[in-house]
Amino acid sequence: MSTEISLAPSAPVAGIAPAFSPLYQQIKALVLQSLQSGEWKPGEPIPSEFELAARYKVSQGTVRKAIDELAQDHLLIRRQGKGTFVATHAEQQVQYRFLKLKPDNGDLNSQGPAERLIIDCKRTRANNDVAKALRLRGGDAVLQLRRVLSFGGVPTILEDIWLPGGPFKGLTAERLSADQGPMYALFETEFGIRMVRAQERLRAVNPSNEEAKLLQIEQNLPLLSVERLAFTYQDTPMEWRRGLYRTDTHYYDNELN
Amino acid sequence: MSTEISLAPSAPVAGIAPAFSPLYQQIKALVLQSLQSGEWKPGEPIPSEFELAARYKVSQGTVRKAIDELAQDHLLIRRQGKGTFVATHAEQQVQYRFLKLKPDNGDLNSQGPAERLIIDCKRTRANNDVAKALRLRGGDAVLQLRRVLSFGGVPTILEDIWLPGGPFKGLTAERLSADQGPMYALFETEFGIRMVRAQERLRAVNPSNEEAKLLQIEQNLPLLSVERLAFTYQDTPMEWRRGLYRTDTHYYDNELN
DNA sequence: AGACATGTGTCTTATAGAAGATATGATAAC
DNA sequence: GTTATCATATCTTCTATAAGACACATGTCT
Repeated sequence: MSTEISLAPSAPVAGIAPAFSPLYQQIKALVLQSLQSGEWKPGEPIPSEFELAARYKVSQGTVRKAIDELAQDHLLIRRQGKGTFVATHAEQQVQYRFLKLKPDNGDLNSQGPAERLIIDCKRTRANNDVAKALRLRGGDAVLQLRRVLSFGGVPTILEDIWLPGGPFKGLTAERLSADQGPMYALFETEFGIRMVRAQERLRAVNPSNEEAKLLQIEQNLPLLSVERLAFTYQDTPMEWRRGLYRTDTHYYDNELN
Repeated sequence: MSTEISLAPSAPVAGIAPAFSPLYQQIKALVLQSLQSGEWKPGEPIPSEFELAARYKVSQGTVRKAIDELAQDHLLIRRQGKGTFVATHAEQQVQYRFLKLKPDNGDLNSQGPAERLIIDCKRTRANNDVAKALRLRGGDAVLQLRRVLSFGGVPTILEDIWLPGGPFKGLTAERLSADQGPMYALFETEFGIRMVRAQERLRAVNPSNEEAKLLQIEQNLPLLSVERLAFTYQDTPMEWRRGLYRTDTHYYDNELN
């Protein structure tokens, strides 16, 4: 019942870099496995550093370095004196972990929580773009969702969301609108799918007639188009969405370093 | 000639948090001082971990942890077997460290290097917005610059740049256009100013008549407005720029985690 | 060209104590 | 007796040190 680890990597193959992998990287991979297998669930604590060290037959310091990196990727959360916990979108101080839109003055939640209006929610078949993004075959079942987010009563974001039909079997508009918390939290608790990272592509666009109507704006107001591909463990895409953001009253905030 | 360090912080003051600071944080601060004082210049190596450990009278491991964090912030660059170097915008593989614009297909430099055309370069006085951003007094001397970046012959970015007059005394349009490398590299070598991090605010906007002309586009093509405030050490703002990006052929790429 | 030495950062282990959180039990106050 | 308070024990992560082996780069010597 022990997982064997060897420092010596596979024998160097001619022409290919030996790909030396430090012990702590191997530990990191093993912990990742336990995370995606669901051995430790979001919000729960993982075993202590010493327990893991015993389990993997390495020193506590090596486990520590592995956990450090996972904590930096926001997969784990360390709390001194308490333990290390699996990161979760629920029970999180920030409502929207991936949303970088900020109002020109004040806070996003200064005027109360956002209102979420689901415009449409239907089961359909993936077109080519969506299939390619989610790594499905064209025509595979997908769940399509359209909603409007309003802050302080002002419609600010129009989002179209596509989810792969398989993993999200059973998701309905009722279930979605009933939920108060973050959508990603619901994905975790109901479907065991945790979004780990995302990639966004931004463009300036003119809204269509319909889009302008839904956001209650003039059609000549340019919007920020935000295409987001969200990944779960192992870089598996699990959600594709396209948001249209009003940027006359808000801005997209980004830190570079 | 040794720098004294005490683990025990200043005696707790009534009502104020003791602000305990780990040794490695203090080392980090000391290294930072040496960086901004110019003791070690961009591109140069800093002393080895053991040398620094001796200098600060701590263990090599403690120095290591301090350097690790600085390397993560891209202030230092570690190279196994060679040493640790002060990060620099020159001699860098990527031409534009802070530019997140990518072409829809291919690479930014697939069609050769960007052409840079300086439209305007003048010494003027800071208006309120610029002064506030750069923490100057209104009316202080600033250097204003306007340029167009073209990729593959297509004008793609229009930028207005404001620099504080004091630190950049002597910067001219000739000096700028003569330089081939990144602008931030020139700032380093000529003025000893290294940009460390930046904050961007994105919006979708319609170009003015003049802006559209400079980019050779129709005025109804919405553009991505990117306001960037760049900081040198100690969070001191040293540049304010506003870019207008074409996003019909390119997109702004952003990774979230 | 190959072998070797040296200096660098990298990794792993071991040990020790500090700091934060929590439970338990003793003691004091009511 | 019950409740509140304090001290203690114990668990966790966090910090710091020291020592040795390894990987990588760059020489120098043969």
